[in-house]
Amino acid sequence: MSTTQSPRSDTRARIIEVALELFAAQGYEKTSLREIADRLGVTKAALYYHFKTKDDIVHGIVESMAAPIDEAISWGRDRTWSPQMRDELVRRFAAGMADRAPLLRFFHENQPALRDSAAGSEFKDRMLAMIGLIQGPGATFRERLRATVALFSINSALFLLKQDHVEPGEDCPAGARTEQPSLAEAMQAAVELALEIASGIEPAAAGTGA
Amino acid sequence: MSTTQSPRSDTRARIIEVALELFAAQGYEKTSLREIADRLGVTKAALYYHFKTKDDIVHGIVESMAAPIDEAISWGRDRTWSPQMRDELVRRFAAGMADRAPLLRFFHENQPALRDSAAGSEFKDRMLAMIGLIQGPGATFRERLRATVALFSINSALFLLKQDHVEPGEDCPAGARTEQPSLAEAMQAAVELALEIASGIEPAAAGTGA
Amino acid sequence: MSTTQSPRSDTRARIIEVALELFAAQGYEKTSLREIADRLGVTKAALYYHFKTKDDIVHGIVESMAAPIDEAISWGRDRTWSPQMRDELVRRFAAGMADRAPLLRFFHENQPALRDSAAGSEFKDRMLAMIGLIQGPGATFRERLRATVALFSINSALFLLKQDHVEPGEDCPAGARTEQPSLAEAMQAAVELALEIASGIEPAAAGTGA
Amino acid sequence: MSTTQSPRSDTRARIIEVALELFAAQGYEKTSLREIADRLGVTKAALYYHFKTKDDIVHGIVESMAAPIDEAISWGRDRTWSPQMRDELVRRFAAGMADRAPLLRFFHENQPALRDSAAGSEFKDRMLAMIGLIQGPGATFRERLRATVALFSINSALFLLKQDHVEPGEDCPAGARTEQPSLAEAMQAAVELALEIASGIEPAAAGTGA
DNA sequence: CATGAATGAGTCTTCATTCAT
DNA sequence: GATGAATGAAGACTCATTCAT
Repeated sequence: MSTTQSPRSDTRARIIEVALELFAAQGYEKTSLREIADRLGVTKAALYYHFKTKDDIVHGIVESMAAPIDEAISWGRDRTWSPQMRDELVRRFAAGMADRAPLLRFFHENQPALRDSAAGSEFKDRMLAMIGLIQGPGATFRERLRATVALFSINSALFLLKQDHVEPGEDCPAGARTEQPSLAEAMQAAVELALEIASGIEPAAAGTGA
Repeated sequence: MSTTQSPRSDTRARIIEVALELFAAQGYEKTSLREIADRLGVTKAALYYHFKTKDDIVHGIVESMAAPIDEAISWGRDRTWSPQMRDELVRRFAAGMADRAPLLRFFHENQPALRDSAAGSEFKDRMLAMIGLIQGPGATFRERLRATVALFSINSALFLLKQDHVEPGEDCPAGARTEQPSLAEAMQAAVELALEIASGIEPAAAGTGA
Repeated sequence: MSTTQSPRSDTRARIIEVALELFAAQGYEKTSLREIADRLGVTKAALYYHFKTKDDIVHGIVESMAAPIDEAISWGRDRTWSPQMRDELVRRFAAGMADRAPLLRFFHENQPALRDSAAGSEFKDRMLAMIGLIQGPGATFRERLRATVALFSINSALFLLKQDHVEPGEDCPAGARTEQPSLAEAMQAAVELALEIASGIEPAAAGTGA
Repeated sequence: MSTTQSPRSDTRARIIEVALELFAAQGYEKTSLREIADRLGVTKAALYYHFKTKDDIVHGIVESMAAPIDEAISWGRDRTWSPQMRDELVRRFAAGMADRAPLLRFFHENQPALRDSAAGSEFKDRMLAMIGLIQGPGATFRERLRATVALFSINSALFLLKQDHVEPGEDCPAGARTEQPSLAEAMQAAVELALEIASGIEPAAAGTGA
């Protein structure tokens, strides 16, 4: 169990990196394999050496980046629900996503493209699993909704950050804005809000369990 | 001589209706003009008689469905911020979206496609305007984030509803679920949560006004 | 036989006018009926009230502008060839085209589009007729070539004028240019050159005839 | 290790060949990529492998056929103007075009299509450069016109040849014609006429140089 | 490990034309 | 004397994918 990720090939890793970057920035459908290949200085055919299909690249992305979530999930599976465990799950999710902003954004903004994709489901299933663990056993719809909104608030923070970054030469149209916080500050705020929202979750069956 | 927009042609309205339905269900990029035309029993060229481009159809959709939001916005613009006004805005937004679920979903799930679309911005600008009004003057980033998450929670409720509706013949994969509420119940829950989240907004500059 | 051209309808005349202008400026294929209609503030369907097809508009253009050439041709047909008559034909052609620059340009630059068009042939036939009359009976290929080049030199003058008109903000790339003459001066120069070129025509059968 | 361009692929060259043939025969706009592809027994997409756009094919045509003109131009640039040099330029142009009749015809007859095309300008610029060199320094408009007409007379000869070639089963409509010369004879006649026209060029600033 | 060449299906879009009113 | 609505054919172009080398 060395720290070194076995680099099946450097190119493979670079493909994943560049693909995620482009998918997040422009969307899955709007990003063509040619574009990815060009950025890497290889041919489209080279991509097909490493991945069977475009969708398979998404699979590769998930595989290579979902580790923190998977760990959080299996951590959660081994425990019975409690408010502390609930909060810990929220924190772990946030921590896992903090340096993977593009991943979250990509999956959030490309639902239609990923809907009938095997790889797309892999990630959504993880999200649903997280929601399930956070809401706890025997939760009401209200509680399930809280769990969902709590997780999405992480994403909303990233959305705001992107949104309020006014490009030089643009005017700032609608409504007042706030001073821009750093990514770290934004995540901090998001986690706090998420925990507050989650704090309303207190499922009936919780005490029952163990 | 009613206030109703003169229905220039039935077809135009039907295009908007079918297009939104398909865009929401399968995504903007995955929906071809041929598909829309076929559903309506007309030719692609007929679409081009009514709309200049595919994107212009989106413009038509926004134009024909954003009235409630526009009203909420102009209502909000005429008032100085207060907690009551903040809550009323949340409620009006929810009310306006309740029977327009596909619209919200479409815009939420198709960001990449709409990013460089004029029509797409029209809707996003409205969302940002709502956020701006709800957060009030002189708000902090935390408060802006609350306003955002509050509005998105409406969308999350719709997401959950869709998600948990297990199609016959599918298995129910990850995590526990809850009994399915009706659309009305779900919206009710979403609004309550949204108001709770928004209740943390109490901007510094608010007292100044009155 | 009054001077007043019977205006079958004002619109018809305006269509011809605008169509020629656009055809000359952008080419036949690149000019759509919508464009013509828009310029006139009418619908495409209105064009079809006045003309059977797009090609029929060309027919209308020729019909309404070829009078001077037709007169020159029938004038020439009634005479036996002589150097004076040859020169007179060149002069009449130039005079007829001087205020019809777009017409000449249009036909010169849109050969492919007009090739299999009835209306297109109408004009080309007139050009060939002129060439035939100028070259005289029993001419050699060399003389026929002179006749052709003489007529085309009128067109070349117009080409040069257009070409050398440097738009503000453009740089002047290739080769030295000359000061720009007025349209009248250019035509004057062109006619003189045309006459010089034509002066080499002295067909064998000329004296023989009458 | 010859000077011959390494034939990257046979297909590329064949596309250029067939495209020019069709463009010259039917015009740029009337020739569809499907037509070109069909003739070659490949798919449209294959064309796009070799050329970025339809216009880029024109670029390819120019690039592959303009060598003789380029040589004439750079030959001319290295010399000071003199009547002998002027005549030599005319002869070189004619020689270069003799076996490239379709090229000249294509550019002459498709001005509108090529007007806002980068590739189209490439050729026109060459023509203007030739004109500039032939007219010499300090030329008057009359002399520039002579240079232009001289070059165009080559084209006129080709036009006449095409024109007078009566297809079997057609009638010969307007005006007398001459016996048909061979291509070589026609070019011979055209060059002589071009030289005669050019002989009137004797620019003021010419003597200054030497 | 990767490329060069090609395909087939599909995209959005434009156009000349028609016809009932 | 014209319009509004629509059609059918076609156009240029893009994309994911394949395969021999």
